[in-house]
Amino acid sequence: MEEYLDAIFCEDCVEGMRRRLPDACIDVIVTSPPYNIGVRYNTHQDNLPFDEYLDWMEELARECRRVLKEDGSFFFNIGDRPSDELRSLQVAQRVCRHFHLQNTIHWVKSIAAPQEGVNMGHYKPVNSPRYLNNAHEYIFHFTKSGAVAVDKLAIGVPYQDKSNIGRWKSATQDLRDRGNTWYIPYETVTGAKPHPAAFPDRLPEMCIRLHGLGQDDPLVVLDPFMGTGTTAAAARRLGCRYVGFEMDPHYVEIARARLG
Amino acid sequence: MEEYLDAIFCEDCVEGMRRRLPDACIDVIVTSPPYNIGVRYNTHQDNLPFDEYLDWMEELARECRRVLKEDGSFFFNIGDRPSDELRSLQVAQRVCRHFHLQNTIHWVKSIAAPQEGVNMGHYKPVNSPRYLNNAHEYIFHFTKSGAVAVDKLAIGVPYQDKSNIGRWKSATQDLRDRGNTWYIPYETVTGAKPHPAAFPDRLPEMCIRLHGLGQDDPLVVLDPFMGTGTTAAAARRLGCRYVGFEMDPHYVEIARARLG
DNA sequence: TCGGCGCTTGAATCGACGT
DNA sequence: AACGTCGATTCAAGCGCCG
Repeated sequence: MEEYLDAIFCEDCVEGMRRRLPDACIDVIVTSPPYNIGVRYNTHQDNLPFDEYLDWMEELARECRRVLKEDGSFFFNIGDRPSDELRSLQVAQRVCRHFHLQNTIHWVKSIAAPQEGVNMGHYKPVNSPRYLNNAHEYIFHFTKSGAVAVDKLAIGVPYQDKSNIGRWKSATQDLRDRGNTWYIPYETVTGAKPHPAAFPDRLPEMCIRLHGLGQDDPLVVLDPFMGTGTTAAAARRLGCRYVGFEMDPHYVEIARARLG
Repeated sequence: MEEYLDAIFCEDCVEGMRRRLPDACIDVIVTSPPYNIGVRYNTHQDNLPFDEYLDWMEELARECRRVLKEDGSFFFNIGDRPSDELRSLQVAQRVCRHFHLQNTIHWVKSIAAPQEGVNMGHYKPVNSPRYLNNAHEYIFHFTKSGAVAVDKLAIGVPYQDKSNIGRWKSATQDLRDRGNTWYIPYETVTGAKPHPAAFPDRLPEMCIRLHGLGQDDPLVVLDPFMGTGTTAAAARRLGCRYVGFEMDPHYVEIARARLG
């Protein structure tokens, strides 16, 4: 029983979830599906016709809904290419057939405010006279009811106006809501990247902490597109259990080594 | 002839544009239409059924296309309420019936990176256990062709790695592409705000400069929902001509005073 | 044949990182 | 500091297909 805990399965996630996961067993899902923009994965042909991609994402969403607990959170990371910037929103609309979009988080990789002497983050530039560099991706926070309470202060930031500390009964410490704009820089990895599309370690960590770690049993965290195991590693750092699916045996090997 | 230059008309914008503006006379449009989220304007009932609102925005877009030059830019600011975060994207999709979405700019009002000692901007917090504070709005950059060259360095920021200066023929100064995440803080207004939904002065200014000021004749800048004249004031600061429409005579009065 | 459209392929360019 | 490398890059040329 519960053989799926702390396991990574080398198989298709939708099939695997159907076969292995009972209803309502997962607290948090954090994932970044293939963006379907022609990236060459080893095992996955990443250029389906867009309609088929949408159908696939919807099937994934349906299965995620089934395995998620009633007050669970489903964090879905997706970005756009400059030439088609409404694509990720169409995906979100499609997932909304099965979930409520409770929060839209803007992952900001780079931002500058020269007047304030701020110039942070980095990105790979695009060479184009018409497109601005894209320093943004979405993290959609889907829930079943749209009304799941989250732990905003778990990822809080210090007050700017310190006089607010202690002003309300909830303001017991120097922490305020971070808002929905999250600055998370890319980790700089040069040399051969093991996976073309890994997100930073802090991203799943912040998602899990925002959902709330609870006091009782450890959370169970799922990533249907586990890649090299960033989500699972974050889950374990935070004392959670994890489940992962990944088609590519090479990535599975890396993930297992990282966790083992 | 050209009686519309440097004028603000107190009338409905779609009708006014039809009556007064010839084809292809405008270089840049910067506007923030009523969001239709129940803000109480004096003259405008801001809670149409959503379908009718979409129809209205489409009519606006059609008229904007007509008056815009072939290589003109249409900057469309819109934000979301936390409980319906795909709304602005539906509006964008609708406008896409008449325009190409060339860039999606993310207006970030507040962002924090405690590790780097950055904690900037401000917002009106929402008191909710489920919604993060919304510190984000969209600025959609629509064009007729989708291939209008823009002046990215006109709103550039300093290089982080100064060794890149002079490295390529275009890198003649310490300026690089800012990207599509723009930090623009709200101006803090204490006391009664004259307009419930004015954007910061720097917002239209950056849009106009991104489009490019050109070398020859001054640009003509249009704001169909002029409000208290923020866009017109920015246009004039930059040496451009302006045209504005605004239904509310009180706002028109303020705008004219500001420009007169 | 000519020309438009779609897919493929190679060139070019930028900013950050590493040597 | 200078330079080589690399892209969930874009862009335009080139080719085949079809009307």
